[in-house]
Amino acid sequence: MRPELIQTRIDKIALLRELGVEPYPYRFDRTHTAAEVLEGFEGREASGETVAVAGRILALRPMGKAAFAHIQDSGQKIQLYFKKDDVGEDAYKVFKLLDLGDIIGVRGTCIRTRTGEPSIAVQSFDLLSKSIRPLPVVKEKEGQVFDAWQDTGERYRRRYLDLVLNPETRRVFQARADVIRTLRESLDSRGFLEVETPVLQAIYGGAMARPFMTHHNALDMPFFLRIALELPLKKLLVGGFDRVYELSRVFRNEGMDRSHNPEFTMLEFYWAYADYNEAMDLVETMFRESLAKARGSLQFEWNGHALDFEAPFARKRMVDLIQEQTGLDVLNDPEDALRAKLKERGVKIPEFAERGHLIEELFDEFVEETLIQPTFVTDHPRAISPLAKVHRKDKEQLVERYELFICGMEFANAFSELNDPIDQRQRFEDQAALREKGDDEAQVLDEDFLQSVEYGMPPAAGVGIGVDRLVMIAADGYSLRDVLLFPHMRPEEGRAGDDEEGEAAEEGE
RNA sequence: GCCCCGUUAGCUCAAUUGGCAGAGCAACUGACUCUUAAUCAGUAGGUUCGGGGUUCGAUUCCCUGACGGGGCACCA
Repeated sequence: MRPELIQTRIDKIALLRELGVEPYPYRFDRTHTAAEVLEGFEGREASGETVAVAGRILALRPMGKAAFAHIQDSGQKIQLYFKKDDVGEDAYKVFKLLDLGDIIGVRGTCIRTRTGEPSIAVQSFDLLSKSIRPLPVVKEKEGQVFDAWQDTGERYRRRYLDLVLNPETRRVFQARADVIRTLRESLDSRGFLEVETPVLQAIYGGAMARPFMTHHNALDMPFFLRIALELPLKKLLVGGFDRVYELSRVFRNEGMDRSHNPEFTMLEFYWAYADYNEAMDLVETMFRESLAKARGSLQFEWNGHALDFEAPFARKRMVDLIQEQTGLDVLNDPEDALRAKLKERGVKIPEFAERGHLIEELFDEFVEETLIQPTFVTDHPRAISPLAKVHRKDKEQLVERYELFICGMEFANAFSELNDPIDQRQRFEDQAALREKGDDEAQVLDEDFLQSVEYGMPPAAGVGIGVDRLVMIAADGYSLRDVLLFPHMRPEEGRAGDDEEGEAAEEGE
């Protein structure tokens, strides 16, 4: 940034103060938003009433002793007409010191210009905030945008500019708020209680993932940022909150791409006396409710696919889906056959892999990407589901669990929750054994959680929904970053403290 | 972590085979009392992402680093 571009505007601040104008006043009485003025424009034009609106100047077309401007207020642009004879000579001098990007408030009457554009003929105005850093200039004519500000990285880093300059970005985050509100309403209306549980945890659990670590100074001990909401919420089931949910941020120390951000918003709810079948019905309803609200229809295109949320979501067993794609009977064929199939595809099989892991790999490799329409994949292997209850029909190998897939991406994960404390302890011990063998995502035994289950946890269904991903569908985003206000980016000016960071990263591996 | 592409004025973009780094908008000065990508005249504005190399000469070619995008791997 050349300093003179900023200095010019700072100099104008001094000039304004000399003219008795405070460039950063405390408040402004506005009577209407820009949208409201335009809404009832005919009536206001006829009545000659005075309106007061405020917004950021995005276009200036001065013509000597008169000028047109557009200001933008809450995403709505409206044209202003300034005339020296109307505002007075002194005020017009002040007007001449305004720049693109300044925020002003105006009072005036509603008029249509010669070309018919509804506008405000300004009688008086206040400068509300002087901008000293030049805004990127985006021009527009008849809906066609010129010099659009579209650099993806810049839009993420300086989202505030993206919001000023790109109206569709504003709509994305309105849709996001709509989805989140709808999810809350879905659960609130069914008697679920919203709660908050700790982000900082001495032991992390509830999912297969690597955590972020931090340090508590006073206790001089490490803490983990939670990777899931699961365990504290189940303790609340033990405590007698039969329907609870938390809608909040979790953190996973893994790669970033268009469907992964290190922190993301998760909705988890726990529903006593229900099983995973009922939870499937509810999730299906919640997806319909939130998508209908945001998209206005349940059939639409996303990610290059025509999706149908109107029809009942498919419900298919994981083992059947694998059989359809590979011909393997993964529960009964010899493990070597499963390994061979994976090797064919060049999949690296970890040392510790049991049959359950092989089934998961086969699903990831052969099935996942084929699931375009909303599909509940049910009944996962035990080895990869240490918190889910054994399947009522196949206690040995399977658990009652489902994941919801759309366009090959996971959106929800749910179980009939494991409430048998003896089995739960055994599962944790199995996980510990896997960890010994090198599975660094195996879950850690949480004695405190186990004790709570030992007091008696009601049978329950539990569900986790990836809210950001749902918002991607709702707001027609292509990347998670499109629906996060401030997605994580590397620092712009190189990396500070290279050495330290390098070591910490290696420790985490 | 790997592969591919990109980074030039405040913004959007040019620059032929390696030969003086340009335009529009924004800024500044002036004209203009219904314009709308306002118009007209003029002025100023550059570490061509950083570092190194090849060359008489590098925005351009080579090496290296940073950042961004896309893909792969990992994961939700």
